[in-house]
Amino acid sequence: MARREKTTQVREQIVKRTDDLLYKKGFNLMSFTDIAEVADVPRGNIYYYFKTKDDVLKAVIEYRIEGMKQMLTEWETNYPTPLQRLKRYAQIPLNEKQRVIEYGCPMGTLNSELGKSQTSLQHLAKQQMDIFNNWLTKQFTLLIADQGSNQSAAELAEHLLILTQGMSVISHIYKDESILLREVQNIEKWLDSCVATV
Amino acid sequence: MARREKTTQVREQIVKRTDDLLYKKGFNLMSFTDIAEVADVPRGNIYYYFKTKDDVLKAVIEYRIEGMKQMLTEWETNYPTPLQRLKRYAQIPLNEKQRVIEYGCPMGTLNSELGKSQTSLQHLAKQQMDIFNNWLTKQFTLLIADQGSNQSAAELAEHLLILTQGMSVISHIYKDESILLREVQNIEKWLDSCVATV
DNA sequence: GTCTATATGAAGATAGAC
DNA sequence: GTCTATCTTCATATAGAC
Repeated sequence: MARREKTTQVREQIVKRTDDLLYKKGFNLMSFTDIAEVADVPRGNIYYYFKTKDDVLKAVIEYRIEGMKQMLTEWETNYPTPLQRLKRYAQIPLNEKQRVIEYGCPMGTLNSELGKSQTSLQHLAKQQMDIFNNWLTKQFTLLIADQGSNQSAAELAEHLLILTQGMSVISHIYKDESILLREVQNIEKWLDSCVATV
Repeated sequence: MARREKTTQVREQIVKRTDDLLYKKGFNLMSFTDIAEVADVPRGNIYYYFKTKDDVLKAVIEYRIEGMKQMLTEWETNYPTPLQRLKRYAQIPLNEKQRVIEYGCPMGTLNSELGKSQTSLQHLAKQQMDIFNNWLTKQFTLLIADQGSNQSAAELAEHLLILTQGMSVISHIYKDESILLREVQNIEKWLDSCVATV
């Protein structure tokens, strides 16, 4: 195997496994020792691939963003209507319910953590949210296209983000799956009503 | 001044000022050096009042809970109807908008932070949320008393918690006050509609 | 009760042998 | 490219003089 390929492969393994670790421990409690352990790479070796812990975070977020973009593109081919796509988005917390209950939303909790006196890192974490926000705005634009709605697509997208973040926070705190189920059903009704007001 | 009074006074000063510090830095990034600095007490001296950092957290949360209980009791005398009280609750993020934009919700962000592999501490943080949750449930019970509503008061309370947590998260990430304003108005309409369905 | 000095451990990061 | 040994810094926590 060529040298560059090997490097890329090990680097990818570190990033993939650190993604999960970051989610479960948070950024500040995640140490290089932890990273080395889950990545199955000698501790000092991580520094061959990443200069600093911030660099690791950056790589993990970029990896996450790649996955999100790919997922959203797939959805656009698999679900023909914006209503279906928006409902699919709202399903995420329910599909990931065990993890949401145990650790919260990976995107929201990271933003909350870094939002406290680590603004340069929070800016990185925000990029994840931007991906969803932009995509949701696009879907809502299509949804309410010829409906003189009194709310803009951007506002509707923000509202949907608020609902998914809120239910992740509360269901996480109360360790209660039924909250997710109920709230997702509410969201589906609300999305239907957005179309119905023609 | 009697010895016991002096101790209580210094202890209270540490707790009050650490409350703010905890909010702004989060638990894991808040060091004893920071605490000593904001409390204006020599570093090693904190240990006379608190054995561990966890003990400081416990005291701060107890202090917060006391303040919350007092506030809610005041509301019950100042606002005669449950509708007014619920609207007053929804106003909190708007009243605290600068701080919410900069640091998020003090209660929600603490829960999110401690919810990751620090479950014994998260249990403490959850107690804050319980205070609001129980009080909101009580208000919703009064609100929908004789209305055969299809949603229970507990579910409505959880939904309101979700909305306030969600808007805190999103407005914090996007540093956008207008989100708070818009969402609080939405909540007020929703609360009105809860009564209107008689 | 107050404060200083310090023990102890773990973190991020580096140097350099292999 | 890989891995070990180690540097430095800063954290929590303690001992003990005053």
